[in-house]
Amino acid sequence: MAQPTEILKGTLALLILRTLELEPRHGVSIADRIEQITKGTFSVKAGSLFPALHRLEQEGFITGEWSVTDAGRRVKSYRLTTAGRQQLIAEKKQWARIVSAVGLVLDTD
Amino acid sequence: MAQPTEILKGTLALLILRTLELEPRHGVSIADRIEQITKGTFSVKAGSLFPALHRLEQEGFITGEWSVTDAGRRVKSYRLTTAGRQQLIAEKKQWARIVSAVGLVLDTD
DNA sequence: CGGTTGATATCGATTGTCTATATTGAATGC
DNA sequence: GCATTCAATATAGACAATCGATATCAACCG
Repeated sequence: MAQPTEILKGTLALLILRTLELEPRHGVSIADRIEQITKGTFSVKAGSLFPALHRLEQEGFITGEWSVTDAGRRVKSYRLTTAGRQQLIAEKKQWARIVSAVGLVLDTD
Repeated sequence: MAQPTEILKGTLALLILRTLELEPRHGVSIADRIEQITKGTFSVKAGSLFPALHRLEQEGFITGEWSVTDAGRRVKSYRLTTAGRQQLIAEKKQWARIVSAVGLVLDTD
């Protein structure tokens, strides 16, 4: 099994898509929110975050746009595309399927 | 996200340990039961199953013993060790933690 | 005896996360 | 104004686990 704060392979995309569903955010802000909401259970490392964002953009599920914050820092702000919303729905469904299936194995005897 | 019958990296050990908690079984029989219980959501491929069994044995969580079935076929029957029961408890807890954390991200807005 | 089947095994490819390091530009300190 | 620090993005390389494909072996079948 994964280390305590390790994110299971495949679930990061779901977490990112869901976070962007609420509102556009830049990379680090996405990671911060996931860590905060899960009370530290998931800690999204930069080395996982950016490749994941690039994959999602490549696949057309999110689009990034450079902008500048009030504090004057340049950030790349991401938002969901229409395809991304569809993908989020699909991944939620898939996640529910997996949780249900594991539950069956754990609870059936 | 994973394909419908793909097993999330890290969950296979949990599924195997739980299956062996109920009764000793040989490799293929473990895979068959997981596939059956999950109604095909998880299909444990031989190329994943045997390496996983070898890892678990290496780590001392299960022990395998060659035997021969009524039908005369040689099989390696596995059973949980005491350490394996502890590990199962830990992995169940870890899984619950992950499910809960993902749930928070999906449901919090 | 040749072919099929069931069970175990292993190799190489793939994929996604992690650690570590690099780069950039702006704010900060003196 | 120059050096330092810092926040944000980026990428390379290590690593781990699953998968597809292939192999072996023994029993059974016809």
